[in-house]
Amino acid sequence: MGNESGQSFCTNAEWMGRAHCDKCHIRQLMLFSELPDTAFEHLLAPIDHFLYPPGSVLYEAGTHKPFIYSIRRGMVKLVHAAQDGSNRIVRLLGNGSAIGLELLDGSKSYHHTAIAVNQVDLCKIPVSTVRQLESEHPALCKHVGKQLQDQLNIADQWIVALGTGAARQRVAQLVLVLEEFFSEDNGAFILLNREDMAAMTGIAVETVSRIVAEFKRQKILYRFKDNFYMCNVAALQELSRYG
Amino acid sequence: MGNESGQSFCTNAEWMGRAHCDKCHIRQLMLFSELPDTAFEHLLAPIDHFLYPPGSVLYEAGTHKPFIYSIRRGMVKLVHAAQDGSNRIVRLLGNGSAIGLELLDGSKSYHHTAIAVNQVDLCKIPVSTVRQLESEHPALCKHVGKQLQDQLNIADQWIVALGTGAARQRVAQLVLVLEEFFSEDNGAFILLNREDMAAMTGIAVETVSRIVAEFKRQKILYRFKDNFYMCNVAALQELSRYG
DNA sequence: CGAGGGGTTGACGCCGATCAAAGCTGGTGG
DNA sequence: CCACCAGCTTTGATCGGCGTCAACCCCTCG
Repeated sequence: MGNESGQSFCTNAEWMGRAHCDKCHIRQLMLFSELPDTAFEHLLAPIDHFLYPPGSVLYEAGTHKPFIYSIRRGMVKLVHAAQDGSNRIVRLLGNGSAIGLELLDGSKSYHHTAIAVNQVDLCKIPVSTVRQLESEHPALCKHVGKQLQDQLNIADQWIVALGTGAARQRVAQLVLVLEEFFSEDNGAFILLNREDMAAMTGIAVETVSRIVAEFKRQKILYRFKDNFYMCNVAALQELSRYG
Repeated sequence: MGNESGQSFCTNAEWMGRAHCDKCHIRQLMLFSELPDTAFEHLLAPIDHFLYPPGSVLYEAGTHKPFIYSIRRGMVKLVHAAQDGSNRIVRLLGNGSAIGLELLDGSKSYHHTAIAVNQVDLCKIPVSTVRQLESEHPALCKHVGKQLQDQLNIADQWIVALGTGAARQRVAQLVLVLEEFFSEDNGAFILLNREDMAAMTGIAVETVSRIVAEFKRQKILYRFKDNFYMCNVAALQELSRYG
């Protein structure tokens, strides 16, 4: 079952301690950007900071723990499990994204299962804390809205790019997404395993493998180091359009 | 080009006059639910009320008029036009939904083209008015967030239900969506034309037609009156799962 | 060294895209 | 009132892409 095999790790998640939002060096990227430092002085419930290994299940669809999560670093996949046992990856989120926001809208449970794709560094924020901060600082509401709008844009792109066209076009689009949103400073990105790529595009694993292997042979996609890859963006854009 | 042929109507849109939000009988369904009546006394820019015939283009992707829209009654499709000329319908929205919200998040232009599917009754709200109301009534921010969360849920459902599985499963899911979200009091719903159904599911028009015709022969789907249809929900749910 | 998990490749058959043509239906004009 | 037309729907025939089953390779780990 792919990365889910790491599920046993989730109890081993390394607790990094209480978060110090007022001293957070990446706060401008996060949900609490623009809140004043003083906003965090009298929180009723603590914000904790965790490091999860790849494959960890952050939460499961249908369950209800009163936390949302803000991703500091790493990739998280939101998975929908169909009744026939197959999985579909609905969204892939990275640095600065917040997940579990459906709880703020009154949903009693998470809508998806959230799984760490690589090592994930995140803050776990009690819903009650968000509500407290929202009431004291209405600006936070807008940032939640911005998160939702961003995710809506991603979902729309998913429908258009990964849900349409021939298999080769979809895989090309997927690689472009990885390159654009998940590459490191050097432009290299982690190539997901074939099962995850299949679950994102709605294509059979073998077909994905064939196409990826073809891209590698054509040098459109090539290993940079370890599991990091680089790609020929122009060639992939051409493929994603015409095939 | 299907309903887009009605594009010429858009200049004929019937202006129904200034909206009277304080007297609106369906405000509890709309964006401005829970705002006090007094909120609308000193608006800088007016809210107008329109009636659009089927096929009207409400706005086009990439353009930027400073308005969002709140749908009082009717169905609107959000369309993404691919560079190869094909269209993909990204979302179908109905009574109580707001569209064009991306403008509130700072987007310079609409992300999709919005087209009336049937007769659409809506309010056209200047962005400046929303901002004014938001600053005076922070609660409005939450309602915008709720709209976004709703649309995100719809987009996720779209990915899972209409972007996955065999053609027959997708068409079954689509009919169920129409039945669930767009049926009248009597349980009958408008069956979209085949081209729109194809653009929603990513299937060829002929294949959709074959499957719909098959459903009709099996009496799983039958005409109620005019273009209104009814369906056997249980049978379609079975089909949507196993095929 | 063997076991196991992922990735790659081959063979085959079916689903669905495509091209083509024939019903249907509602609207228009004689 | 009927003939005609245009657009949509339905159906047929054909073919290629991709899902499926299966084997094999490669790498890691015990």
